[in-house]
Amino acid sequence: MGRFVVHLLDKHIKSKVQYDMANLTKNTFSADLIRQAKFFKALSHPARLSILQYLAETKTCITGDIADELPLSRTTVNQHLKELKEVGLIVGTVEGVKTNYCLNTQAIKDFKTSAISFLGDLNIDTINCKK
Amino acid sequence: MGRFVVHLLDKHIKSKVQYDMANLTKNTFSADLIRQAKFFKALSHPARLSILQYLAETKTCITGDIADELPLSRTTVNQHLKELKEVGLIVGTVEGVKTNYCLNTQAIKDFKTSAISFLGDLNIDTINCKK
DNA sequence: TTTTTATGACGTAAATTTACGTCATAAAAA
DNA sequence: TTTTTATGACGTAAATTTACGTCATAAAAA
Repeated sequence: MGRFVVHLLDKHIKSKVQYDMANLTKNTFSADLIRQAKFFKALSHPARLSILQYLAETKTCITGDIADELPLSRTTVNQHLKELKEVGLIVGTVEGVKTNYCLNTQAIKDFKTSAISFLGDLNIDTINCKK
Repeated sequence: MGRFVVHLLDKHIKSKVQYDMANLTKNTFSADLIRQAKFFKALSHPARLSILQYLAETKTCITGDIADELPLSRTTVNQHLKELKEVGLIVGTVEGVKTNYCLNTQAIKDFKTSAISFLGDLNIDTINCKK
């Protein structure tokens, strides 16, 4: 199907086609898997795990002085906060000059549930690897 | 401490120093968090999730024809298999020309446990974000 | 009103990841 | 013995991530 498209186009726009092809193949993974992977990805950096832990400890919704707690510059921490926000695990509320970040407890619960489900499905005890 | 080192060195090797500094700061995250993040990272790509699911379905330990199931080239799939193997979630056993891959059920269980623990610690219901 | 202060947008270098192709190799099959 | 076949090592281009610095801006504080 992707192949068909290629035949209709000439070489000048080949790079564009290859790009589209790349997307086509990428899209072959189910939306569900991609979604699942995205959440795992959000948790794939110690800084982001650290941020989540910090937000859980300081129950009050705390501003960007989280940066002072981490061995990273403020802008870098900000970047990580943004990623967590984009995936919905935390929420940021502007309050004057400051921004209060806090955990989205529900989102975390939901992710926990789906992660458990995914990992649970893998645990089939009939697998005997080293026979 | 890192700062101290910098003062002793001259500019010529500044880039090296910055590299070391980077490592120093990186090491400030606890080994535990780094480990945790590594596992999440292993699951941060749909191809790798897909591989795990495939291995769970085809209970028998199956060879690299996993590649035929995925929208990726054999070498790319091999790369993903390698990553899963490095983090210990799967095991590869050479059998003649072929290599049998299979799930490391115990490792998956262990990861599941630690992930649940990590995510559970974040779920403190006293957090009220939007007051 | 002027000065701080906290923030995020923007740009960027370096590192890492992703996706592939090519090759050499070891072992099955012919 | 020669030919296939499956695999992983290696190299590489393109994309993405990571870490930071600089700047403009909006709102507190002085």
